[in-house]
Amino acid sequence: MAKPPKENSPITEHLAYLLAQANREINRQLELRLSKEGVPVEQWRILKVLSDGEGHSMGELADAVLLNHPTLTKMIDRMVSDTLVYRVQDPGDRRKVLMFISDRGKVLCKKLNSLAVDQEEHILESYGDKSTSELKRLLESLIDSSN
Amino acid sequence: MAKPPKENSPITEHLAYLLAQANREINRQLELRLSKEGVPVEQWRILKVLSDGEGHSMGELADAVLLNHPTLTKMIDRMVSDTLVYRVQDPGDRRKVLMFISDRGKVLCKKLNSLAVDQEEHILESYGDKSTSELKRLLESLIDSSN
DNA sequence: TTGAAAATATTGAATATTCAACAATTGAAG
DNA sequence: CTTCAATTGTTGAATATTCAATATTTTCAA
Repeated sequence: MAKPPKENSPITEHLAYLLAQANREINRQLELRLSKEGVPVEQWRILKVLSDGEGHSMGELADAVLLNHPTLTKMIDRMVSDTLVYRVQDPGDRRKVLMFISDRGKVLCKKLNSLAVDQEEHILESYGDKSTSELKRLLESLIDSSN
Repeated sequence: MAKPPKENSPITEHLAYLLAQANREINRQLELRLSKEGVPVEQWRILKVLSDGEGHSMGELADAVLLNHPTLTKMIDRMVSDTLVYRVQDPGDRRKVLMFISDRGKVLCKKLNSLAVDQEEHILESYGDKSTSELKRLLESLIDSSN
């Protein structure tokens, strides 16, 4: 029983499509929760990365939160206006800017974290503990193998 | 050995983040291949869905290719200009528009399909046959459980 | 030491996406 | 039938993202 040639396979069977679909759905759910605090997913990611208290450069941040540089710059501008984060010039390399989370940012981040945990728990419930950790494992390994 | 509380877990452990990261990477690779024909991923998806020769309404298409309605309308406008697809008013329900793929669209779609197959084969090589099909299975089931 | 190349972040213009309002058609209740 | 709500698709204004160009600082070779 030969498989049909891939060229004719429906779009829904492509890995790229399944990833896009799953990402869209999970993201939509998360967005919905975070919107309780009026914060987009990307800002939560930024706050979470910065909440280690260390200073992170823009380039580092852009990689970590999956945004390209100009988009990040403009989002950080907004977050600075909202006094959630602040910029400090890196004394060791003055090309760089180090980003820090403010106290207000920390408070917000905590609230957001618990909203996000809500979601993860909801997924665990409907999707199962085992499937979830297996899926995470496979995704990590896919990401690894792509570099 | 208790797990740490989720609130302190790094962003990289969240399912939502892993999905975003994997999606970004796979999409980037696919984009790179399709750019050989100068076509964005979404247009390939549209062509692929329409290549069954049936007419599909805008709403149906929007769902299938993961775009919201106004974005799809504008992308279809471009594709109509490029004579890859065309609009026909649905005779049975005149609110609807049925989209069809043109001959030119079919030719392009074939080329794109083989570029996409290239990518899937590349993934199979570096990531493995077994992991790939297991990942697809888990993604499908995650999507199912989210509805 | 100097000067060219690389790295880092930002800006502004061009492009794309989204939100809300709209127009057209259909469905369905009274 | 008639009217009013729901469905479908598009439009325009507001918003966001991206690309290319820029400014600044650092690195490093000559």
